[in-house]
Amino acid sequence: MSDPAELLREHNIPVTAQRLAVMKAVSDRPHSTAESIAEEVRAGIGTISRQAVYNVLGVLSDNGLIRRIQPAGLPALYEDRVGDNHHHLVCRTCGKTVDVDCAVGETPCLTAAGDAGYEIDEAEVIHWGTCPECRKESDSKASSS
Amino acid sequence: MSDPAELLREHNIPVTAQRLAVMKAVSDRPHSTAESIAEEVRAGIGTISRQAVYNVLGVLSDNGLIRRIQPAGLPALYEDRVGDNHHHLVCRTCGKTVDVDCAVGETPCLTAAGDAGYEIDEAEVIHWGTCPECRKESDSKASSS
DNA sequence: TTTAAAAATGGACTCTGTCAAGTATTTGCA
DNA sequence: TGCAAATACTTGACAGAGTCCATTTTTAAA
Ligand SMILES: [Mn+2]
Ligand SMILES: [Mn+2]
Ligand SMILES: [Zn+2]
Ligand SMILES: [Zn+2]
Repeated sequence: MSDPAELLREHNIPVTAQRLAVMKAVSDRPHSTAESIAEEVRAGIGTISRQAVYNVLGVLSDNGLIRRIQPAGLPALYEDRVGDNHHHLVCRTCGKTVDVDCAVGETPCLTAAGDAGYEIDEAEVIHWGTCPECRKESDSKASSS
Repeated sequence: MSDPAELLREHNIPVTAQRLAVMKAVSDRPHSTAESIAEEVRAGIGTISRQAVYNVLGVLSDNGLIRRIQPAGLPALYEDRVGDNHHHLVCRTCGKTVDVDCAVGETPCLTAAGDAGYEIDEAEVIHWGTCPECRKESDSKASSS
């Protein structure tokens, strides 16, 4: 019912080997970059052009089948966990990104106080910090100085 | 008391013509890019290198004198409205960015539900939408088709 | 099977931003 | 005020991420 090819057809997106492979790669490794997706796809179907990866990721994003996250200073990340408006926690040191639910509730910050006439369609929340590994790392450096 | 040069001295940052000019540019046009700041500075003091602009913006950001906003897919924006944790509303079509207060209150979404061991130091909130001008634009296109 | 539309490829190119070496300014101090 | 050391600025090369575009290949409808 919701195998990848079927999903594409439901959205009137022609099924191609590249699209299926990219979908699998995104699903296998959430929060991965276009580059690492390309690598994984190559391991699977042998070859794919960089442009095709970007095109496919763009089409899938536009159709809501995947979600694009763009933390400042890092390349865009992709995941197939969509429709639940979860947020992300990004390590400033190594970039490792994990899912996080918002403490505020179902529609966190979805309403801005005064929309300035804009039609708002998304509230993006990124938490910045230091991951456990990088905290250990910096602690040990601090104590050895 | 809080003229730019004095501000720099208070933070032990050497005062230079470039720094003063960049501060003025950021103050004059909130939410502007490094490039447009460079242009404005050139109109004022004649010349500045791209690198100097980035260096100055970096130093000022590190010292909390200005704030850097990096909306996905757009170059970084700078403003001197700091210390009040306001958010931003960015137009997907033209990139125009405006200030917005968070409806949740003083510390909007600052606490993630479960920090995954990360030490969180900042919550960044960006609202995405379509600005009034771009809405008119797309409306008129839709009705003429 | 044919064919028109759509997608993928390959390669050049753009846009932000950074690095590194050399030159010029700033500032603390004599 | 003048000097020296520390700090900034300039210039030009470089890098990462993503886009553009002309050509070839694939898809899917007839
Ligand atoms: Mn996620
Ligand atoms: Mn602002
Ligand atoms: Zn980390
Ligand atoms: Zn707009």
